[in-house]
Amino acid sequence: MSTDMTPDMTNAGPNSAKRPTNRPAKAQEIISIAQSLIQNRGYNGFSFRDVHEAVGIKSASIHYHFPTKGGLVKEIIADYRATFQQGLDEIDARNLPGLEKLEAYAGLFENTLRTQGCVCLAGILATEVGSLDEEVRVAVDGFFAEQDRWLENAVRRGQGEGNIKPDIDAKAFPPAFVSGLEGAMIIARNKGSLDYLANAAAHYLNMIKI
Amino acid sequence: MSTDMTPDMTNAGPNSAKRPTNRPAKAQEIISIAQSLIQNRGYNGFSFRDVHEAVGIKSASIHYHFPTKGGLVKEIIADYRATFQQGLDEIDARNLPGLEKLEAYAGLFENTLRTQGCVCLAGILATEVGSLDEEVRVAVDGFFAEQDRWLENAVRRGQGEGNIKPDIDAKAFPPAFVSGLEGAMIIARNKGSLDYLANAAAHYLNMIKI
DNA sequence: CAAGATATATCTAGTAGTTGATAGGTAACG
DNA sequence: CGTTACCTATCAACTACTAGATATATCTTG
Repeated sequence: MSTDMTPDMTNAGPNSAKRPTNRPAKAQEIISIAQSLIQNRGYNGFSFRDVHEAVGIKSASIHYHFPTKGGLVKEIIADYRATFQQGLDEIDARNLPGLEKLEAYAGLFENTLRTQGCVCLAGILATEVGSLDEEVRVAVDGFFAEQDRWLENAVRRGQGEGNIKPDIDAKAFPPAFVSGLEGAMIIARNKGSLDYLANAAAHYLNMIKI
Repeated sequence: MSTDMTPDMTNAGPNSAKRPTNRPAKAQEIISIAQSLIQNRGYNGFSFRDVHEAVGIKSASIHYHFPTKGGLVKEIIADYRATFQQGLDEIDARNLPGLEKLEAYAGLFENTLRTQGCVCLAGILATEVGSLDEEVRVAVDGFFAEQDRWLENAVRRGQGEGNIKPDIDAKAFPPAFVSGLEGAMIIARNKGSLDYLANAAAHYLNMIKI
């Protein structure tokens, strides 16, 4: 029953296939690598040297593309929000029933952990709020607000369709759901068990479905 | 409705009143300060210099008590587990109904965020698993196993008493509950809103109570 | 009880390595 | 010629950690 989890550092965050921004290729590569490093080791756990080793240009040249580390993180989180939003749009495009939207949403998290072996960028950055610019804190906060908004719509839709319990508070469920996925992701990676996250996600959905 | 959250760095983790170990006073002080620093800035976000500034002895002297940073963290997490267990024992001593035990449990998390303005040590360390010794990873894992065991008993008790729904899976709920509290704690601190955690906790409990 | 040995806890001073960041040079390209 | 994108070389600050001196207790023993 227990699934093995092999970290895969070759590529960055979720849905890294197409990025929403049009940046010089090298700059985009730096963003991807740095994002992956943050999601694996945290903001304070990675250095320009690590990026240099992965990207292949000298650490001084990284400063050409991104003058400061703090500035790099700002662009990474902005990118991440846009990319994640693409993921939500893709789910919307499938025009699923509300409950299945939530399942697909949880699948986004499970997929990141399975394929990249790493944790949500916003979750990681939120733990390091003390080391980061206020601007990053606000961006992370904005990410979670976006999630709540999307999830609230999905819940209401499911309630209208009759596949989600009508007494569920459509405003209160999303933060609890996201919190659970974030926490479960972090604990699952520590355990090395993908199942831990999948089970938690299934549990939340079980409690609201009719 | 929104509660203000002022971080309080003066003292360490939850229930710092009495520690389970008998260590030299200065060593205990270092542990407390370092624990607080980790919970606020992460393992990679604090240095022996930070501890020196807070404790008042030179950073070289800290190495007298704790030769390595990694060793210090091992003692901190061991301490934390013991202290947290004390918190659980105290709840048990009150001989509460199952559901109220779970409420008191969530109160442990809310209290830490309110009085210390910081996040669960195990949650933070779990996000930094890539920078830490396997020994710490195992200890963090052990912490979560302890939580699950205690919570499972509480759920079963509540089900026997008739205040928790009988169809709740007593094995599956605890990890989902802890994940939710951990994630909500991290997001709540980032938002600066104690309510965010309190609402998430209330939501989980609402879904299982009769 | 006094003298000396030992242990404890701190200090100053310094190690080598890492960190983010800068200055200035250079090759390629339009 | 100017821009782009890299390089080498370097910086000061910071990192965990060590060596060795020192003061002050606490034990041991003549």
